[in-house]
Amino acid sequence: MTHYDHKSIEAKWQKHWATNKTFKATNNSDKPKFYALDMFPYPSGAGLHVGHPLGYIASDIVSRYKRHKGFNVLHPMGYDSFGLPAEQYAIQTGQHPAETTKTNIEGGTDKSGNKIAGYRNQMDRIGFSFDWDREVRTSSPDYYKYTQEIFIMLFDSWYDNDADKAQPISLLESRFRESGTNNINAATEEDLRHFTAAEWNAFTEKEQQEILLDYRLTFLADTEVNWCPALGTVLANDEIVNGVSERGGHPVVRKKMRQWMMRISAFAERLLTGLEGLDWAESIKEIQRNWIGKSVGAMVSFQLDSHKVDVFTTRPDTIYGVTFMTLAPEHELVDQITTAAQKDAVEAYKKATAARSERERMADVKTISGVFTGAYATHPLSSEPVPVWIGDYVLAGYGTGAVMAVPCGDERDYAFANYFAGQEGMPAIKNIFDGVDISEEAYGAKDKTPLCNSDFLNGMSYQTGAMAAAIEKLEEVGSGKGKTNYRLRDAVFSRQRYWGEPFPVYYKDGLPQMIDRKHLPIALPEVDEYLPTEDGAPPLGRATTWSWCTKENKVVSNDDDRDCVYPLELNTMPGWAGSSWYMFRYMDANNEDEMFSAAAQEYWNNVDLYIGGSEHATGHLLYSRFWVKLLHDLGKVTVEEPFQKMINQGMILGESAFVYRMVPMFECQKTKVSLGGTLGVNEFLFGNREVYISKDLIERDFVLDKSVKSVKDEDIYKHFYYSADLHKALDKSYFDDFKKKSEKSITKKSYDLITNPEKDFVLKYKFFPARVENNFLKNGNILKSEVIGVSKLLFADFEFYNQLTEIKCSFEVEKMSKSKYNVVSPDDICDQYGADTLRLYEMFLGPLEQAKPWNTAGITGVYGFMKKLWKLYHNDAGFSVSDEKASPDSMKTLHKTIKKVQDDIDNFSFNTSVSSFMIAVNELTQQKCNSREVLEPLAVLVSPYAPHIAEELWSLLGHNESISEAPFPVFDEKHLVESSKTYPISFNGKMKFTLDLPVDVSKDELEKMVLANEKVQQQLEGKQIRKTIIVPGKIVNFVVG
RNA sequence: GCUCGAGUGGUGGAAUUGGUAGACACGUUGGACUUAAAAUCCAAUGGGUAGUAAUGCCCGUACGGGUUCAAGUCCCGUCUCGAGUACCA
Repeated sequence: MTHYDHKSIEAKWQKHWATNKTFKATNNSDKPKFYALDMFPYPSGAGLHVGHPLGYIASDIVSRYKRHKGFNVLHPMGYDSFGLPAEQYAIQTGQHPAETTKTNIEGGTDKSGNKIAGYRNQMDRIGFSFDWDREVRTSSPDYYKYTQEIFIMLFDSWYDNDADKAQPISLLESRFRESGTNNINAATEEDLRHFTAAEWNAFTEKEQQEILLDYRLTFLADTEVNWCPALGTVLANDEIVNGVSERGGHPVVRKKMRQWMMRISAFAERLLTGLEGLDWAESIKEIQRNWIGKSVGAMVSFQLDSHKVDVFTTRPDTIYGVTFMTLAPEHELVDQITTAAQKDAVEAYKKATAARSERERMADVKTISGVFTGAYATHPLSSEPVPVWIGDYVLAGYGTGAVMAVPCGDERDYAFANYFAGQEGMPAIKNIFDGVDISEEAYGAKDKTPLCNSDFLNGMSYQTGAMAAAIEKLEEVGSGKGKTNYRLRDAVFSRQRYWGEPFPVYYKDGLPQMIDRKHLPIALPEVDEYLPTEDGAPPLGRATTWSWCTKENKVVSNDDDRDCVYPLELNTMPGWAGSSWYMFRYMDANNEDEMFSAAAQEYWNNVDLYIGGSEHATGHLLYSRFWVKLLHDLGKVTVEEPFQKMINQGMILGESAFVYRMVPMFECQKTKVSLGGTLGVNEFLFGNREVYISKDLIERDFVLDKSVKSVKDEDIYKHFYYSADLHKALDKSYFDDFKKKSEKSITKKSYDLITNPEKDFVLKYKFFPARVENNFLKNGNILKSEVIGVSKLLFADFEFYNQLTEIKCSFEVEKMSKSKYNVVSPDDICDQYGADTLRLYEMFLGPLEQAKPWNTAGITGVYGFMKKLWKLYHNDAGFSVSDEKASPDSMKTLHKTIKKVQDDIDNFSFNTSVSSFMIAVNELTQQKCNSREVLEPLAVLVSPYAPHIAEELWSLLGHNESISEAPFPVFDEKHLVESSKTYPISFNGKMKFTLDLPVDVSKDELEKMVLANEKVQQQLEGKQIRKTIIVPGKIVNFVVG
């Protein structure tokens, strides 16, 4: 084989790696360990496109590099295979999601006969060094039985704020037995009942269980949830984008439901502080910090008759500025405190608010609305009456759902007070800032300003301790205490879906009971349809065998009416359950006795390099940190953070091709009224065919309306263009002709209208963009007329503008997706250029973290490099490498490349090492180098990036072992040492020419040599040297004048 | 609105602690080989300008200032684009 044949080489080595299990990682080794992990893919039916493997290639390069560097590398892959798309497909086709998921992973044919390549096959073709023996799938019972076990662990735990860790619930029970709720500082809801040891011991079993439920880290609660009627399920906040569901874009409403919750809020502080030590992009940490949303302040109680209204404030020091209070319309006290006179107004407002969707409320921030309840609370310090309002700018879900309004220092309160100024219940704004004018706006910069009208706080400011003094006073009078609030809410954990982990829970007397761990997994039951039941129960409500027998300890038929049979939970777990702990399962993936052994976890510790998209910032990355902290507290793992170093790869964008459909219209120049389809203009001009035109021809032949300043590409169709020539031809005879030809479709009224010279109608065009499937393009951007007949996106009855047979498409960069017809499959690239070229090219596109458009045009350069690399080891007759010593130049090329590649991988700068490979191969070709001394280490150098060709060359070089563990070449400085250096010689900082000067001379000598130079003298002629800067090895600069 | 990030040739992008801006690749142009095409190889390629030429000169890293012998890099201000977030009391 003399030419580079990527197909046979790649097939050969992929098979070799698979049969020899080349990349199998061992759990005991003398080598240092390295764990590189990619974010769990969801195996969709659309398959991989070239954007997906980007991160996998990067982690694979690092993994292979670390093996060369002598590490024991764990580089696993698996599937987050529970999820909504498979379920929706199941609803549509009736196919079991397990089947479609299997097909999507392993390949096959879908229900409509489309061939599915399968994620696994697609990945195998790219030559990843995954240890496939450790593959996990979240939807496999062997895996999810441990997800169920972790749920039980959460149920069996409570959060002890004093120890600042999760503790077994048995510990809480024994403390209750001994001393009741005394000295218990647990993460729970506010205001739980207190009891003594004697009371506890007197409670019935059921009562005790009910109380414990309030403390558990996963608990049942009636919560207002985001209910999506179209999907028949509840969505988490991060599954809603702009008020509609992330998947499908369905509307979302609020509804109260009994749900399993996760007490992630107990971990808020640790999740926040834990971020500090992580080597993550600052932006991701910032997103998590915002999401956790810590604010320090105080709880303040206002007495209102027999009621107590609690508010949270970050500025208790402004307490004397309280002018009124506002409650969320949903606040539970509203009905009780509203006076008879205000009842109607309050009811009407509550109704109006409830009718507005969450989305409307969020979008409409500017409108101020609210109603006075008629009630007055008592100021805890001044005892003055404080009017109580309701308003939807106060969110029911944050803090206590009530605020003390301090208009002099808060913009929203100020706006509210001003809007209702003069009405009943809205007193004049109290100003507590000394010497500050608040007649125009609230005083935002209040931190340093001394307070006035504030009793004991007068003269103090926020910065000089007013806050602490206020809290102290409030505590003294029993009306408040210091408190830290978090925006982070407890996470809803129940989903009304089929394709997820079942809960290991049955219900006895309405109380949830955990099934013993030894009976897991509780396998997903079969159902006849994947939809909610008639009466609104989740899909599992359709299962006929879905009850738990406590005697036999197994799932039995619902018809079984023995006393020991209880109904099982009908909800399933959300998508993030399985992905929150999978990184540990990989450490010991085939363990049948436990989720992973302590020894395996201790050996692999945590993930050294995690690569994936930044879209998981508030979902997966936060929840898995939460679960790991729990596993840590319960002694299950030795680490508290799962992902030490993370890199977020940028999205690869697709280029969508467009042509434009011409739509002719008449427009009156005076009134700008346009008349289109009803006149039959299209029929007359184009014989009722669609006419397509390209953007360049629009720009060439049509003139944009003068009234339009500039047009963005995507807006091109919103404006009229007109053809200058056609405009000229629009005299009366044209319209007579028009009328004759299209008698039927033109009314007399329209005809009179457009032929009336005073009205001055002209012909104009709109251009509507039409997508073109990428595979119909020739030479990248040419659309030929013959392919339109088979296109799904363009009208079959068509012609091109001016009867052209082909036109040039224009492009827009968009997200790569099946629905946009701009997907490029890695399989096609592997066919045409090979996996090594694909790997190199994906890296060559630019920095890993940056989003970039995929443009196949540049790939030929990388393919050319592969061929040149191959040719270095071959002559016309075949493989040819000499054992002669390499030239110093070649050694220099080799060693500078070693250094560069090493530095680049350490900095995750993969694009620059591809360049340096190209430079090396270009130089070695130039030098006609074919010495083993250089070519052997070069193969190892290239191997992480282009492993197939490297293996092939390695074996041609006479090695029987795989290249994968060959030691990485050692960089030796001595090959780079030179006797001279090319100095840039500049004058006043501007480089004029370069000089080759010796390296090993002193600064003074250097200066003498430079000054002796003829060119330097020429430059200096007639000028004076003011200063000479010589930086040895860098630059020579003369300041002249 | 707030927070963060980014603006470099026709294109993707290089440029270590401030030290030769545009590496590498695509594209384009010209040439060699070929009946032709593909492939391959060679040369040129930021803009302007003077010269027959060798070779000069000027301008250039979004825009306006500043620090420095020297700024894509540091500082101040402005603009544009992208991402995240959104009544959080």
